Amino acid sequence: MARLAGVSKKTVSRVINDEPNVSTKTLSKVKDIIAQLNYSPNPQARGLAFSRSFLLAVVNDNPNASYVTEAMYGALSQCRPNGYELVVHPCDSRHVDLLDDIINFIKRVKIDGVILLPPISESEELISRLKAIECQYVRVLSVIADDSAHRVRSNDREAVRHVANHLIALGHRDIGFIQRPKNSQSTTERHVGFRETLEDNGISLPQNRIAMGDYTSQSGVECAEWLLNSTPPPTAIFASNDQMAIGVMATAKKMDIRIPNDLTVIGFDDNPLASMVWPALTTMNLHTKKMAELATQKLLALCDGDVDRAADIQSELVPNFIQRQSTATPKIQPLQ
Amino acid sequence: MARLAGVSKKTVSRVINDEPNVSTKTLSKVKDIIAQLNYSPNPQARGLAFSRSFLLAVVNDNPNASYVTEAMYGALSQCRPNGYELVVHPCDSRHVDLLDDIINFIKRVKIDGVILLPPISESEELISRLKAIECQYVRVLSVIADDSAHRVRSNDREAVRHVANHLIALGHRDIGFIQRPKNSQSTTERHVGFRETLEDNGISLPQNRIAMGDYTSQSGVECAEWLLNSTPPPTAIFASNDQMAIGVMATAKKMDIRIPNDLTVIGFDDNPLASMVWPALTTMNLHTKKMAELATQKLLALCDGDVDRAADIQSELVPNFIQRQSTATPKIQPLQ
DNA sequence: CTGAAAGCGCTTACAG
DNA sequence: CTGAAAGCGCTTACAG
Repeated sequence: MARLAGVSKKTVSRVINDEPNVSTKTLSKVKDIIAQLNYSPNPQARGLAFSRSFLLAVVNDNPNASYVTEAMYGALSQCRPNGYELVVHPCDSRHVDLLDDIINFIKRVKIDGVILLPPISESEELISRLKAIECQYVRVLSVIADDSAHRVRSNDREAVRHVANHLIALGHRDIGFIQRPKNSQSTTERHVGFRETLEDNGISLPQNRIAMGDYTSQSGVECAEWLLNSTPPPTAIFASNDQMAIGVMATAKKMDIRIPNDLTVIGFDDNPLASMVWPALTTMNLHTKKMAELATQKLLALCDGDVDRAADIQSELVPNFIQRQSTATPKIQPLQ
Repeated sequence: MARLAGVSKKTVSRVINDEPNVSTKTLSKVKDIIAQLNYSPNPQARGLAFSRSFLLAVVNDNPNASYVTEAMYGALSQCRPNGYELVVHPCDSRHVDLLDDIINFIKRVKIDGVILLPPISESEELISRLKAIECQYVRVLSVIADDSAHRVRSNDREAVRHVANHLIALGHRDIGFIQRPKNSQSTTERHVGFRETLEDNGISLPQNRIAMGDYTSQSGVECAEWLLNSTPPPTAIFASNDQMAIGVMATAKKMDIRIPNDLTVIGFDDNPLASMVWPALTTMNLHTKKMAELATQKLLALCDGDVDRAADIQSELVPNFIQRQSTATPKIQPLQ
């Protein structure tokens, strides 16, 4: 133990926790010894005394592996330098005990704070239960919920306007849209922003141009079959995530519809797949890692009891339009 | 505290840890109170007293998000029911302080044991440093390293024989192979198994049919360009991971080479992408989740000091051949 | 600026 | 079968 080296336990403790009231001389001496012994304090003991665990968790019910991984990396980059570690808690949104499971996990491990990823981050019931057990949280989502200290928002509504404007600028007038059933608010955001922008430009989005997918590529296949079998087919399809867009591309190839010559396809996510498929998929990048970084910074501030600092950290990002090769001017002008 | 309810701290402790010497009556009474209070012991305090953290970690330097996620889910499924939590530690194999970083992490967090994913799991230096700090470990890899208590092996050599046999059965005689430079043993396993099986069937694998990729899809593109620009081009290409195989497919499409009619493509991994691309990619499934589950079971046994139990748990899996749509009989019989 | 005492919530080792 | 004492490695609250 470092205390064999001249000073009391308490003094070492002061040095480790950057507390005041240590003479410069003692400070540097203790720091030397710490470095020399490669000493690191026992986190269990610290946790017990502080009644904090220095553990943060990422809670998510999102099946998209690359989204979750990216978010995790973002969180990790902020945890480590601040003396926190990250525990993962993926869960299944179809499970009936979902919320109980999450709350039990937090209580059992004594997690100091959680980063909530969509879609579970939209659950107001989860939030009130977290408050009840006094667990700090920050939500990553695409709607404005909670105060700015507790959320990082991706402005999907704005993002989707870019998509619509791009399609309009290319000359598309007959556009198909694949959305998810309205059980999540982010879906609504994407739908409303898209429809509004089209309508502002005098383009309608009738019911027979809206297909319901479930964010899997298989559902993209089915939606595309339905949309592309109408006469005439739409000249462009916007899928509200990349996996479905990739399903659309597969269907088009099977039907001998060339992309982008015969059909323009746009996705949403910038999934790593997006640049791998051929032709590479035009999509929106969600800045997932950056979102998670900001969320973690806020959470760290909240764990310090500093709500103001948390609120001051940036709390909104607009996804970026990523132009690749799946979009083009429509070959045949649709009848206007 | 539950002890207000009739018995001493020690008795509660006995109940929680399933220790003997508690009367059935006291036992059920204490269990009742625990359930009633929804009591869960403080993990920091337990950790401190046991001088264990009940924390396991997944350490990996693998850039493949879905591989890591699947492994993580496998590990998680074994941790939770056994009172352990999982901490993640991704790291960068290009970083010079890689090993120092890992060791410091383990010491700082007092991780009880680590699950090592490939390729870092092949590092003997890491293993000896883990032993030096008395950290338990289990390695997930594709070679036979260490004793069976400390490894779960994917028999890639055997797997690759399936691939070769499948190609031969279809009638392919001129086959291209994309491998990674021999800096990892799993690469060697895949190469040797493939070459041997071809040679056993009188088919050679000359230098101009072996391309060097780096497991990214971009490298798959480049390797495919090189292989497909030779005259005549090979009738089949086997890429030693799916990402590169997908790069091959993109190149083929760009060159107007139809898959599988003009070119058969096989990957290795069963990445979630594999079934999404068109045509769906024939590949080998690595049983990643199952591998991680077995590794975690072994690790749990090792943390209990029970090496025999760890050794008895299954320590080898053979990847599964997944036939999809990217393979066919070669159109033109190559000159024999 | 520094330290001795008591406590965080559990356990081990011992006594009954 | 049960419990009182001491300790895990840190901290807080207090005294000097």
